[in-house]
Amino acid sequence: MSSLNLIKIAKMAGVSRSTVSRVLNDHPNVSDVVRERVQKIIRDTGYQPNLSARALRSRRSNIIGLVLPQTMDTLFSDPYFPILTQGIAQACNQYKKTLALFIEGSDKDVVQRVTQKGLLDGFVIQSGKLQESFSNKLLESNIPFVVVGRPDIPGQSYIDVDNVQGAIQAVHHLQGLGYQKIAHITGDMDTFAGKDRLAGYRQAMQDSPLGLDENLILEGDFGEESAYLAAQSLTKWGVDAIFVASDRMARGAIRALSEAGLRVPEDVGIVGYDDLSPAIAAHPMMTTVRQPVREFGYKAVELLLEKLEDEDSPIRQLIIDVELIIRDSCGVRQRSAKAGCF
Amino acid sequence: MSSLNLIKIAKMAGVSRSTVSRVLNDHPNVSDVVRERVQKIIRDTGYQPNLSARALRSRRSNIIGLVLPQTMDTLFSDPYFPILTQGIAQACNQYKKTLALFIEGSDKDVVQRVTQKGLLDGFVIQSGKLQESFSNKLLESNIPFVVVGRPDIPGQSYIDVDNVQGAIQAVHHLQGLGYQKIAHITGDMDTFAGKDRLAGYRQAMQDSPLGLDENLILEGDFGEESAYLAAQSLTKWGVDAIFVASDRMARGAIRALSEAGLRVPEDVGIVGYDDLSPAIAAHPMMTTVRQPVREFGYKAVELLLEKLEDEDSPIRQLIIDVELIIRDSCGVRQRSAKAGCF
DNA sequence: TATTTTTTTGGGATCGATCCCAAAGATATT
DNA sequence: AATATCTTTGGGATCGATCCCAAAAAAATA
Repeated sequence: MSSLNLIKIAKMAGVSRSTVSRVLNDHPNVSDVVRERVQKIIRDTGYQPNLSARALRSRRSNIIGLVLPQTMDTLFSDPYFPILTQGIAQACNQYKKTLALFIEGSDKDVVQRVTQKGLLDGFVIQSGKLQESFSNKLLESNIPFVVVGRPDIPGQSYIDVDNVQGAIQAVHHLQGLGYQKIAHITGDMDTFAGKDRLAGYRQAMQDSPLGLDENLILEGDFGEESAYLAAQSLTKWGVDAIFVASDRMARGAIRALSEAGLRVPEDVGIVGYDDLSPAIAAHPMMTTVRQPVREFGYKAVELLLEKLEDEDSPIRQLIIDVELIIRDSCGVRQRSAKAGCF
Repeated sequence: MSSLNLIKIAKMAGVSRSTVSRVLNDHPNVSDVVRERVQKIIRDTGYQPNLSARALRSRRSNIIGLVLPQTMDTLFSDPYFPILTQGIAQACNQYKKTLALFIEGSDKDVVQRVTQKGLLDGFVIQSGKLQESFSNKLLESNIPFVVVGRPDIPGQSYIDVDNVQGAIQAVHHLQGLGYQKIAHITGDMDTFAGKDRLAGYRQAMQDSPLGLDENLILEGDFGEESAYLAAQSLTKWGVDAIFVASDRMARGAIRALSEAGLRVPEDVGIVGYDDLSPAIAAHPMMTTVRQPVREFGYKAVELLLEKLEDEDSPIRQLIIDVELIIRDSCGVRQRSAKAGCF
């Protein structure tokens, strides 16, 4: 079972290694006759170049990493990560890269393994909780990377949604429908996403005649249970709408409300955040701020590849627009508000 | 920025390449003095061996693949896959392997990329829909692999749960509680998991005085919506219990029932399958057949590594026990049945 | 002390590709 | 026809480690 290699293919085709290599890599300087002959032999024998050898010599492994922070304990129960992963995988397929996944290790471990020499060409990293040291070590390694979400140290290429704007849109929508007492259940306050959505809520409330009431802000952690508990205590305050920092949390909130005998959206309007299928499927259909997470992942890879092509390509910061998707979990008041009944 | 390599470390330590290599690989034949001296230099310089070079020479990339079949359209909306992935990632960390993920490509693409020479040492593949040609091509490649779930061609190492037994346990439980008209919403009938759970249901019903009524079997596809629709039509038959082939589907079924004014478990008892957190979290807490999915993933990697260690290790088939987890979505009839009220 | 055995060390060959330069061949220009 | 230019081809050197064998050093035995 002697393994097939360049030299053998070259001999079979009666050409040199170099020529076979050129055919493999689509170099233009090969005559058509020779190219065809070599390609036929490659097809017939089923030869595939050895990727380790190629990686060693060319200093390109064609493997890119996806680093998901361990500190996210909602890691895979939240549909966000699987869908992000899908987008990234899709792009990797498209661009013929292999995707390596790094999760489930201590930070130190992960840093060490991601920065191993000769393994990755670059990586995409999901910004998680705020922890500067982590990124610093990654920076030192000199491996190109792109951050999904806002990075904790400046000067990095990243891709993000405008969480502040998204939250403002959500709250404005509720305000426009005539809701009077609009609460907010926050995400994890150790993340930019959580902080920014809260900031958007604050701004939208302050700028409206309703004004901002800090008592209507309850802290969650992106987990369903945290929102369930928060919503329970909100029932006592007599709120008539809640902007919840994620769809998954919104489900928890709706559960708490319905257990308290409150209907959505008749008694309480809900707007969520994410627009990822599993969380919005159930009834009532969720009004939510759409993050195109799959596209995110895809674009993040494209950003990374751009960086790999050209070492000194400028640092890019891509902010993706969000979109409010109006469904059933709010909106019943629309007519009422217009009719001026409240 | 001349990169650090073995030779430079060797020179700094005043020894040969070989000795440094031996230190790196924990070969016993290095004197303690020299070993310490070399290790210190490695630590001080932060040197890391180049993995491509190592892989080329040693024919071990220390990368293992995880192949998830594209045909599963419920791919990442079902918590099964993320959690399986977590288990596998955990094992990879433990054993210092890099995990490469293969999803989202056409079968042909995936086969080609997984079997590239010099990339993977082996892989774990989730058995998906039944499609023989797929596996045959993988077999030809001579790369060791382990199947999660039942493989579609015999003679492979695999790890699986006993879906038939699990289904029997679930149905027996419902029978024992006194339910009279027990229906089944199946999973995807193109998968072994779906087929075997149905087989278990059939067997359990046949072996009981209740007998088997094929009209009470409705086909689903592991998607929440399919179960929602199936449950809707079951309400017409007046069933008092449903064994649903997955928790996620069970949620859909419960939704349909409650919309039809039926309470769970008071009017209809439900048993699900999987016991994965997101699906069972909501109320009522789901009675379900527990598959230790994370452990699966972990064990699959261990099985694979065993195979890599020893080329002619025997083919192993690991069947994991399932466990019925009794919660709130069934059980109310227990007293009634004993009291003979029905 | 001389000899055998064991431990430790060094360096050539190798894994399988790509890079790079020079030579050969083909084509264009004067 | 001679020269200049462009295209195509071949082969040596190289990427950075490990493998393997032989030499040197140390330890054990006679």
